[in-house]
Amino acid sequence: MTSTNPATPSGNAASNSADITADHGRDHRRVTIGDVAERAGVSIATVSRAVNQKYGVSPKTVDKVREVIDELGYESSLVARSLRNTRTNVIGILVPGIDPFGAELLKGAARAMQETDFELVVYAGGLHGESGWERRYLSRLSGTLTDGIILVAPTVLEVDATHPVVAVDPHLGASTVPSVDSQNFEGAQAATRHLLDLGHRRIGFLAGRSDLESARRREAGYRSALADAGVSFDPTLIQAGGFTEETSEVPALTLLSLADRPTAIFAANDLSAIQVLRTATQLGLSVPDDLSVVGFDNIPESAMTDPPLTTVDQSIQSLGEEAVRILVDLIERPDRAGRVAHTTLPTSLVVRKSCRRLEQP
Amino acid sequence: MTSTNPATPSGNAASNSADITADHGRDHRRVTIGDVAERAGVSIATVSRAVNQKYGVSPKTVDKVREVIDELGYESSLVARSLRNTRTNVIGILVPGIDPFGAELLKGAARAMQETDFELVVYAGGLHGESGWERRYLSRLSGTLTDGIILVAPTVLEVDATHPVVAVDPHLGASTVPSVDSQNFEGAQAATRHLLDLGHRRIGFLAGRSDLESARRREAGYRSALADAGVSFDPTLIQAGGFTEETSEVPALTLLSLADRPTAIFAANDLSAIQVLRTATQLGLSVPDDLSVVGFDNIPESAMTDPPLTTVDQSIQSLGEEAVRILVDLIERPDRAGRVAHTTLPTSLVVRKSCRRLEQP
DNA sequence: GTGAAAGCGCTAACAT
DNA sequence: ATGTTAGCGCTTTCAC
Repeated sequence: MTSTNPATPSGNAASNSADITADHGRDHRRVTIGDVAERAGVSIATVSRAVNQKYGVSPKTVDKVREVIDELGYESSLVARSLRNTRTNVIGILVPGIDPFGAELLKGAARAMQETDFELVVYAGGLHGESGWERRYLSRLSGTLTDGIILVAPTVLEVDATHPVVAVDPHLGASTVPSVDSQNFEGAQAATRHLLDLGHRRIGFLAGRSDLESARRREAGYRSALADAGVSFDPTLIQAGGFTEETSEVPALTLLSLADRPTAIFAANDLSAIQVLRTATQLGLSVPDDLSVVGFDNIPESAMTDPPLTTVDQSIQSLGEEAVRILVDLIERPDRAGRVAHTTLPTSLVVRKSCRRLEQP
Repeated sequence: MTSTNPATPSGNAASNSADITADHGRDHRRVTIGDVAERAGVSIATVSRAVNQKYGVSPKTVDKVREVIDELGYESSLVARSLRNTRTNVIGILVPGIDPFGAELLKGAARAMQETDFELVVYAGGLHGESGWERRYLSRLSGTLTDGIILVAPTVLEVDATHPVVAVDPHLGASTVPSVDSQNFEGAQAATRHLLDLGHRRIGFLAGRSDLESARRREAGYRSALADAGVSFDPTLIQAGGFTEETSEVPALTLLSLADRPTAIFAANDLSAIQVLRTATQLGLSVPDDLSVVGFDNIPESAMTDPPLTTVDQSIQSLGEEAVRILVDLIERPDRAGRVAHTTLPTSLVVRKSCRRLEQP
């Protein structure tokens, strides 16, 4: 009966039917270990032991308890349990938001986690735009709920956690926190060189989040490639894009409105490159005919643009996988805790349709 | 120093440097409300009141406490707090894994959540392949940690939670649980009709997860379109694909190895369509020349295939947004709790390059 | 305005 | 083999 409902036009809100009056248990108290104990006629401790398969419980008591548990649908509270225990078998990932980068990273992390006994909890932090969220969340979660945490693109890293922490794409290059990142410098160099090879000389750069090491290294790669090609650096060709579509709108417009407009733009990530594409279209510029564009990341969305975006692949999923591996190792082998691993993953240029060779003037 | 490290070849494990011996606080006890109280020379209760901005604390005590909190870097434990309180201001999403569908849904949910005061916790459930995980997790989390939960593609729905629950793409059509889904029937009809219009008559169907209403309705749409066109239904042309690439491998091969091979295949989701593409290539079949393929979902990955996949868009992100809206409404207005909303979002055909018109025989 | 103490659901020592 | 009890970090009566 539900599926034949006419759709609400274009995903607008408003529930279009409200037919069944249901008890969805607003008042139901959750069933606790105490309820089970009482019903089974044993003590709480016995139930706990039965649940956790400890020694020293008679088989028939175990059976009785199991029976009651099934009957009542009891499941121990993760919260209460993790308040008491140190170990929870849960790995936490703190992402600054579920954007394409974060989503890809989670896919990789989840895949790596399938081979472990750990479960995955994701905490989306910067949803409401506060900064310093990672420190807050870290102390809110650490020591409880998770056995270790992966921090994604953290802005601050004065980590003082009770449990192991691994950073992906961190604020600083070297640090006391194990980290995973990509060959940002080399990737940016390759991207810029690609444009140079196509004959471009006025190449704009839409920079990333200046608080991230990755963004700084991408800019360094851009400058280095320019210098290597003997192209003098023009500061008006650099604008701060901030890694998101929204924050890239104005700087993209600025770049494309320059009197001496660049013939190509290298954006520090795909999201800002996509915004460049959009702005170009609004300005009546055709890509790649009037403007060549290169991004960085190779998020799935970069293949959906028109034209498909040439970009630098940094296999985001591998970053997630690798972070999980390091973290699991840290959790299972506390003796190795003193060693701080920094892993750098390769990047590679993916040529699609957003660049063209410049005719000689 | 880290970034100049050579990369480990192709994302292989192995940390390639372990240079800094760091104290990352393995032994640090977490700083608790007690530590703050002691340092500030007040009682725990006072600190709690100061933190939660309750009345009845003198301004100078508040200042003193704030000062110590900053100094010690104290942050109240979410776990301890949620054990005591009912309200946590956290919404939980239970996904069966972080696959492209789950990831898209999270993007939409996160976006909708920006406009609320809630924070987002994602729990990835079926990572280790157990079934019935949603019931387990629901009772493990509900009543604590979250104020409400969104269940994605749940297999069972005997929900007996202490807090509101919304289901996305649920097991059953109508139920006592508020739900959000897409026009699965209509979308599948449109996809099949598209193939029919192109002249195809032998159209294979790679079915989805049979425990999901959405999968059943997509099959119904396929059959209905066939019937409308007067094409007799051939049961050998239907294989169960199970919505994942792995589980689609054998059935795709079966379909494509048929003596009277179908000229087109409609797969119940993009992941299985992508597997059809792959299998076709392995068999030396060219898409769309030898075989036309249509998927369902329009995940970003569907644009990255070669050729780009024609598919049915169900705006997965909107499903997530809508689920958040319904859930927030349920949490904030408990009085409306009796009403069970079922929202259905529209689907539309996205024509790309994986289908071709069949010449008349 | 502030402190002492109970208790949220659970596990682990310590009895019996 | 089972029960009693303390306590994880926190909020909230109830006293003072």
